[in-house]
Amino acid sequence: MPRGIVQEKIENLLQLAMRQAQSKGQLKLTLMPAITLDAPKRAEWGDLASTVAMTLASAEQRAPQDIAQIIVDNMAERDALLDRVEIVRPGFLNMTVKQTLWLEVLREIEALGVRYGTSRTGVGRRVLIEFVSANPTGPLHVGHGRGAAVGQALANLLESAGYEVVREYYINDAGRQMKLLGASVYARLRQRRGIEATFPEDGYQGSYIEDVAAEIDQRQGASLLELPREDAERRCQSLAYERLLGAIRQDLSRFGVEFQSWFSEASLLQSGAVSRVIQELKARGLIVEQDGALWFRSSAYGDEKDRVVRKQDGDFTYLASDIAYHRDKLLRGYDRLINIWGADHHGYIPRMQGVVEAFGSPKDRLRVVLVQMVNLLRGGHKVEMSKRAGMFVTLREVLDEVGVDAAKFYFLMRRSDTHVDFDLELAKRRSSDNPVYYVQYAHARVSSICRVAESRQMPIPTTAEADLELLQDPDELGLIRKLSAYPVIVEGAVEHLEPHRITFYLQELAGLLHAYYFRHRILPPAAEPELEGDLASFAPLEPGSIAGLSSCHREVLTPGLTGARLVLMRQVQQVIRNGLALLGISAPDRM
RNA sequence: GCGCCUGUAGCUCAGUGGAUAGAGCACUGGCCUCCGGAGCCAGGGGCCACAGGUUCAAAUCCUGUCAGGCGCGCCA
Repeated sequence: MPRGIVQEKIENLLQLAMRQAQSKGQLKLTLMPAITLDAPKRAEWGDLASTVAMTLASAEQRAPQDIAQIIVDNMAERDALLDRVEIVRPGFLNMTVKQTLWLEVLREIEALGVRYGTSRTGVGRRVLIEFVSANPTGPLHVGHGRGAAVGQALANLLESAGYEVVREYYINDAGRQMKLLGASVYARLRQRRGIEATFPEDGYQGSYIEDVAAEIDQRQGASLLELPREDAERRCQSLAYERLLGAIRQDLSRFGVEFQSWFSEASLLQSGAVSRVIQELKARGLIVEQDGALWFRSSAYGDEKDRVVRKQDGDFTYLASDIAYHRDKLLRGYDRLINIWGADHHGYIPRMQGVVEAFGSPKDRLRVVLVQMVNLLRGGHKVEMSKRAGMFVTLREVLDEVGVDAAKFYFLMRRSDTHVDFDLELAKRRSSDNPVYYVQYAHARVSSICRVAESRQMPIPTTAEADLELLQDPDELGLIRKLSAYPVIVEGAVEHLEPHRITFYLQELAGLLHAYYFRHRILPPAAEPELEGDLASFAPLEPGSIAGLSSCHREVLTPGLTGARLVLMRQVQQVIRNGLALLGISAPDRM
């Protein structure tokens, strides 16, 4: 099921052939190689190609061509599955799969529906995926949006592979940044009242601070100003925190990103978990005192140097919290931890993996997916951003402007560790320039065809009812081949934690669908409906004068062919829907 | 200075050892009597940064060089 039915059968065929050759003494097969099946780039190379013979060559001490020939000779069910096998130059094994086998793909998609593309590789394993985790000191900006889109898509991918997934947001609600938040709001509050106030040097400049101050002022400004400064700042901090975290939750929810767990850093400090974990590591000699500070010996785990966990002044650093946090994650019993971080934190990975190792887990139990910065453009010109100065484009503004689906697709269109240019003008364009609409339109187009079919009292047959063998055209087999690759694509995206593979696949599939639609008719022309049942009404159109189209339009469209094509369209639509669902993007029936 | 990431078409990027390196945008030229033109077809465009190596096979792996980004706090 993970590989798709055709690949599975062909793999099996090769596997059995090699075993048989081994038992006959024709191959040694000291170790069984993984069988790779690729879709060749050129049509004359068949449907599926394998390179096993070449990878075996050195171990077997034989020419790749000979090995390929041996494999072919030992294929038991060859004629049942393949139309043609060819051995080409260095040792490629090019296979043309029987049409009847390809048709199995359509039956499989119909049978599995939304489960087509899912697998069971992660069944019984629990994974915690931590993402966004932006400080609650301001609104989410575009960069967070990318992290949210990637995290959500990865969570969906892992779930589709059978993992039990928990999405978690780590709230940095302790430490200096929060104090600064309180002080910034307090200063703005006083300024509103015309009282002199010194704005903190590194304070938060954004206008949202003034909004928060205004709200607090309205509700309890007077009583607050009577408090001693420290108390008032603390009060401002907690009120601002609630307000800002609430806004973050709202934005994420609107973006379609849901978390099962919100984990507070402050709770770790309050419960004493941080000091306990530091004591424990100290007892084990993994934390040592030097120059009046405490150091985690991360260099013992491959980090460049040791890192401070408690400063001379007695305060814990963020690393101390993070150690306790990741300890907590491990204690909760997850088989895998995935963190999604901004790429500027890459230097932090070795020490965190060191932490994981220090607690007795292999370091790769923690995998960090880095997300690069988003370059925001408007009509080709860069939009400058600076968080410190409070100048940045918020995620909310982007969603207002381009919409949720377009934003997600853009964030997921590139490998996450490369910079991405996000052009607002381009993203909101509703045309072929915009790949989101291209893919969604393919889905809507099938819906539209089905609507028309229904309105003409033409029920869409099931795979069992339709005469699928009528699907002989290369364009049709091309579509089916693409559909059969979907589970393989998903599997790769899961294994490498790369959701962009899905967006590329969907664009290709949509491209094939649009081209097919343009070249072939699915429903008979609407004209002269009174000729129903008469084959003449489906007669070929006049060969058009349009170059390149005449041959396609000349095909004879029978009711049976219409039925088979409707089935094919339905399955394409299903796969587009499944893929978009993985990305968290809607699949509209109308646009 | 050290470490990590990146260098592929004019631009933005796919391509995790396989065949003649691909897509979108942009550019040029075509296609709506008909199931949705938010679409389709065709064309030009490349020293895969550079130089060595590994092997049947390298954009892909290794080494070095060059260029860009990021990181190297008792900040988060």
